[in-house]
Amino acid sequence: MTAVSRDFNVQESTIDYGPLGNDLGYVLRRAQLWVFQDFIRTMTPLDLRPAQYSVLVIIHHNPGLSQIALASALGIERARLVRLLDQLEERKLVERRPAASDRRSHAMHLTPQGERALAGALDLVATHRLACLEEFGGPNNYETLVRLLARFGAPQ
Amino acid sequence: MTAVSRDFNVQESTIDYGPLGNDLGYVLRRAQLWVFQDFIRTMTPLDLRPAQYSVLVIIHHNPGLSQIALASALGIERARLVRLLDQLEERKLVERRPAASDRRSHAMHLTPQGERALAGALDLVATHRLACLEEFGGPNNYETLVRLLARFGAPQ
DNA sequence: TATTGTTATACTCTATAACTATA
DNA sequence: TATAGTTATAGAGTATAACAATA
Repeated sequence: MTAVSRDFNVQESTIDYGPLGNDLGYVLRRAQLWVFQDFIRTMTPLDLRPAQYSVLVIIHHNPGLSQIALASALGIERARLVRLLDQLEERKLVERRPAASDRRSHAMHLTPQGERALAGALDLVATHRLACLEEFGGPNNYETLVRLLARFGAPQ
Repeated sequence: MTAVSRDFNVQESTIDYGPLGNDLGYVLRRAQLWVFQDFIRTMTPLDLRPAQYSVLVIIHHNPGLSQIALASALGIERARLVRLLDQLEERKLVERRPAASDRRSHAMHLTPQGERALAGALDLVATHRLACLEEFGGPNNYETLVRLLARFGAPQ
């Protein structure tokens, strides 16, 4: 292993990854894909994708939030959120209520069914977390990663 | 800050992120988005996206590779790679040559123009890396992250 | 029969722009 | 005039399936 070119443990092939082995964006992307695939697999019984889960979490913890505030909190476009909420509302997991003070705005809430789905999701997330702990080399490594990445979790 | 709910430094709003603050998949995803956006911004003069850059790197370091081997090395579908290579071949950066031993297969190579583009990309990647070092809290944090994530960079 | 590359389809996600109804 | 939500479009990326040529 050199300073530029990190060796991976590849048994079947002898691919030279060059600078990619030390490229944070590259390894970050592939790690993230692994985590999301495990998340989706684990969440199959509830048919919840990561983005949908994060919407349920934020609404649960911040009931009455507007769509703009929700989109901003999650770092997604408000246009993208509309589709996400349409799907979740069709499934009766979330509810758009008219906002008291501003008739343009919606106050987002989980339905009782949405609360139950979230509770079930949290159980499965615990299972998923165990898989991640294993895959990332134990709780210490997991916590180190979360600590080093936490600043990206919320805007500003 | 509790064990469950990490506080972010949010000035303008008071969003409760609940378990997302400690969710590796969530912070991994948002960190990865930041890095890719900075990569794309930095690479604007060359109009190279992360996936395109990674294809150039692997071909440069493993000339003659088949499409199957290339897709496998990068962890993408071979069907997806076809489109990627079509675009890069249209721009005369890569070349599909007939493979000597197997007439179904292509041997991938960079053109001289592709080699020059990659050299320019490596310069810009150095700039991008400096931005990442800053954003992730210095070289120590950067190296720790790469080390903890490196196992995902290559299959198996 | 199996594999390489290709085409096609469907869905998710990102990024914009423009529209409506309210403010 | 600005903002909240919506609609529409284009492109990237993921996941499949099926096909032709070749092994």
